[in-house]
Amino acid sequence: MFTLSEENYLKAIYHLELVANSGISTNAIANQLETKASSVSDMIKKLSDKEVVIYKKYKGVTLTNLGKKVAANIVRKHRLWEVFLVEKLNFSWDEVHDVAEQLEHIKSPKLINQLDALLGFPTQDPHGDPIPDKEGNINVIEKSLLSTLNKNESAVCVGVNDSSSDFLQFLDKKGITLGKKIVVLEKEEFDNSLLIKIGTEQLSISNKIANNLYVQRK
Amino acid sequence: MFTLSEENYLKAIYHLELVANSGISTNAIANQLETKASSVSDMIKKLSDKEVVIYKKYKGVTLTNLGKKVAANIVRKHRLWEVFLVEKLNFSWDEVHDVAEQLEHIKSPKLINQLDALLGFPTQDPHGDPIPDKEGNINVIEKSLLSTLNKNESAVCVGVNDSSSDFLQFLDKKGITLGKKIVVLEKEEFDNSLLIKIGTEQLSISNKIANNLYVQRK
DNA sequence: ATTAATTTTTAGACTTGCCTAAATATATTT
DNA sequence: AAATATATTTAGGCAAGTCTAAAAATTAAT
Ligand SMILES: [Mn+2]
Ligand SMILES: [Mn+2]
Ligand SMILES: [Mn+2]
Ligand SMILES: [Mn+2]
Repeated sequence: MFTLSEENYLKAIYHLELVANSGISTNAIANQLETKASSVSDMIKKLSDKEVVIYKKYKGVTLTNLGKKVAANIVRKHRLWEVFLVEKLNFSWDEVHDVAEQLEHIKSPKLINQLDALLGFPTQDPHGDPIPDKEGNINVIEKSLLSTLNKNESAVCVGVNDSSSDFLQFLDKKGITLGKKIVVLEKEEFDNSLLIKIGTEQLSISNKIANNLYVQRK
Repeated sequence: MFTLSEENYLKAIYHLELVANSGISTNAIANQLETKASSVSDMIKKLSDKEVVIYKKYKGVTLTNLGKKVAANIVRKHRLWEVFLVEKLNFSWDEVHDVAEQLEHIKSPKLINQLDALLGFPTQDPHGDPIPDKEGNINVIEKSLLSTLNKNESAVCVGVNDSSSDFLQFLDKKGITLGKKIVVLEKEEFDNSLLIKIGTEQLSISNKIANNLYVQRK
């Protein structure tokens, strides 16, 4: 069994491993968890003793298969709870993360299985992120950043890169929600901003925004 | 804001105050929480500093109005989650307590308000215990122990005194559920056992059982 | 009213998880 | 290849929460 803190470390390493390919550095973890490198060094030793990470001093850390499974299960719980909050309790997608951070640590296999069933076995959370299955496998769907589209290409919104409340509320304000179709009308060379059509609206989108919105090419 | 441990102490004192009238003793709290008296002494000082209990050395402890409100809110959350687990996730009434012990500490007013609404604003939990409202008020319903009934009296099951898994499973096995009507056919002087009619069945009930089942006289 | 038993508090220690500051190892420049 | 900069670990300390053992207060018994 793992403590709340251990679970948060495992989850952080899991998320970092999805984008990095080499071992995860102490600093990277400290940064992700908003803690200090020395605290990370301490915790890594405990995780190594519990055989959820492989650790060579100064060489960074890697999840073992067990570690991956434990971490994926926490992510699974986090995302299922997010779906629950949106689908059953009328939360909006920018309100769910902090509550899910708490709920993901509740220990009860039956609870999470029944929740999964209640929600109809969803495969994605409200931000378009995949929900790992019980074994920790995720169904990777092909997606691209909106910023990689060229003029006249069209696509469907499928996810966000930045799940901050600010960004999500911005998208709400602009009427950009998952599932909506986007067409790139213009691409400005100077600042890489885009003129897009979304629904019946035309919108100017800065490069910063386009770099945080995932789409699926059509 | 209160830590998980502080919340558990407040809840324990709250439950003890419902049956005791004098100040709650250190030992009583230690016993309730399965901890040591010395740990309780330590914690009581912290709770006193936070003005949720009134404490005079060696004289036991009493919840302040703030303390009562905080404690009632934890009980409210515990019982709402129990209803959720039974009503929405198909848990049986003997499986919910341990999970609710975890869920009661989740901090999100919106979560609990929306959960309340999803469940249709229930007033009782699966064990027949009252759910405090947002201000911490509980609606005390009149109820008696089955053991206090006399021959030929009839009543309806409304709650349990012992919520242990063992007792609840025993009730399930005997087909005794909340809402069922009971008629006392015989009362044995020798051992205070009862012969009851419940539904179409006749059952012999020991005094120990009758002392742990609440009914409402009809 | 003493003495004995029980309850409660205090003293000191331990674990977890975190921190700062210092030491050491690795990486980058010159 | 040295020197410098950066990253990581170690050393020592702190707060929360718990424990055992000892001291002090309260309660019960003689
Ligand atoms: Mn999230
Ligand atoms: Mn999410
Ligand atoms: Mn309960
Ligand atoms: Mn209950």
